[in-house]
Amino acid sequence: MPVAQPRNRRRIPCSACPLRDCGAFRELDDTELAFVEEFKSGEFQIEAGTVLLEEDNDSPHLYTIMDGWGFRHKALEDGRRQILNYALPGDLVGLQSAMFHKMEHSVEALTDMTLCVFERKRFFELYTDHSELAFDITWLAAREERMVDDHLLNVGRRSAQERIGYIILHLYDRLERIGKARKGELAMPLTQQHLADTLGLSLVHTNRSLNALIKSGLISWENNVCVINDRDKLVDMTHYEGADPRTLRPLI
Amino acid sequence: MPVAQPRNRRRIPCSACPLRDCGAFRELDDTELAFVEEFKSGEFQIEAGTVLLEEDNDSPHLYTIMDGWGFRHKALEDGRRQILNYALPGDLVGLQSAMFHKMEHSVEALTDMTLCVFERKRFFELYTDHSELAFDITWLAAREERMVDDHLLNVGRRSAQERIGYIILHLYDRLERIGKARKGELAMPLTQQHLADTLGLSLVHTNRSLNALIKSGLISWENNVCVINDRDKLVDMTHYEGADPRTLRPLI
DNA sequence: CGTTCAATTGAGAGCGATCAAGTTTAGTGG
DNA sequence: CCACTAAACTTGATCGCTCTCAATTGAACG
Repeated sequence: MPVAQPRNRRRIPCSACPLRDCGAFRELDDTELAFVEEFKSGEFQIEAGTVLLEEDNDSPHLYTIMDGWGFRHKALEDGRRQILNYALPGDLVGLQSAMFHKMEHSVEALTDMTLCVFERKRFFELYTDHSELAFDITWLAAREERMVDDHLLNVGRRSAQERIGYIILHLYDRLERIGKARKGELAMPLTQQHLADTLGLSLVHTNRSLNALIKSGLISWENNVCVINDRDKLVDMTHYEGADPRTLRPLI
Repeated sequence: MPVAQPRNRRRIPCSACPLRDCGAFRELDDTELAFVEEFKSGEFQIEAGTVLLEEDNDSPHLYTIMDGWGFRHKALEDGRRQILNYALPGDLVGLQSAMFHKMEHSVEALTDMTLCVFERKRFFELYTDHSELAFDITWLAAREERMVDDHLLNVGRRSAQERIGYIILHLYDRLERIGKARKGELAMPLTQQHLADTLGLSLVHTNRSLNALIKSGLISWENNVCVINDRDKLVDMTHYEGADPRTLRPLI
């Protein structure tokens, strides 16, 4: 699959962005909103499986996810792959190539995705003209790092079942915060291979551990829908510590 | 060990900072240097073992490491600990508390350290008055995330011996870049317990794997000095991919 | 010369990997 | 709507890497 090239599409004004209504994002003032609106160079839709950004490449674009799931990953030469994190609506992807002029990981669409496109060559304007937004970018970078920190603890120090429980809680909370999940139910586009590559486990062992977790009753997982049946016990079992759900985050 | 509180000490002007001469950092112009000089509220020395920043706390300070090693880590309630990354001279620590008003990990001194102290409450001035420096902060945040990405791949997908080889190459390259290591030789303040907690392994297995690696001849490790005897073979064996050694990074 | 911390070694168990079939589900084209 | 195909999921069996428990050795220090 070749790396996707953005083409312009119909365009939703940032002031009418459907994401802004879910209560998870901080309000932008008029000048900020006008800047983002003008900074945004278009929209872009890609299909599940498309490679959005590729390791070692230098992308001229940054993206904010309006809809759909992606994942960041990197691989060893012999094919062993590690998924680093998932990219969900409201997340910014491609910041690395804006900083280093080179991607150190790939980003692939897990579902069909709708993206807002920004030009890297105009990225620095944001720093000169809108210090609040510049601060927001740093905030987002720090948030991403915090999530990877948590995943590293997960992979390094939790058992297989704990890892699975943890990642389910993590994804659920992120999606619930933006109104894409509720009542403990979560549409899960992941295959078990994705899970395995996220958790540093083999496919076979992931399958067995997941089924053991299901049999224990704490969660269900059928037809790509995952249900958290007993959140308290799952939190306890996995030693999960979610982020403060009240903090507002920036959306650019 | 209580969390360290900064006290002022004798003070090296930023323009005469010994770190700036090693050729790894980008040059600041006069106004930037003047700002950093004035932003810096003091210096601070701590002993090995001191906790500099503690998980869940909100620190009023940020630090740049002038000398010594620290490490970032977080732990599960039952004591299992994961070291997330090492903090070396030139690195900024405490950005998380500046962003989130709360640390999600701890930072501990591995050796005696000398730190430059900055006040978080003045941090935003950097964004309003010096967009280049603001960009630099984001750059540093992205760099830190990239390192954690690499560590996650390491812990998730490499074998024990590969993990050890990888982390040695990683630390060596970072230190060589700032003139703190050369000729394949590296002063290593880590205990095997630190190594184990970095690599997601048990202490016993770390010991056996390290000794196997030493026996293979690729490295030596005696009296806290680690020597890379055959870099090419070690790079090959670990599938190591270092960062571009020519890129200059910011120093704030 | 105890004390303490780090490194080492042995033994046994088990978690998770690998190899190898199957089975179920989903997608495609006739 | 059914046959065909590919992808995803399961299951069994076996291997071995890594963990845990338990001692012991070595080095540093007052």
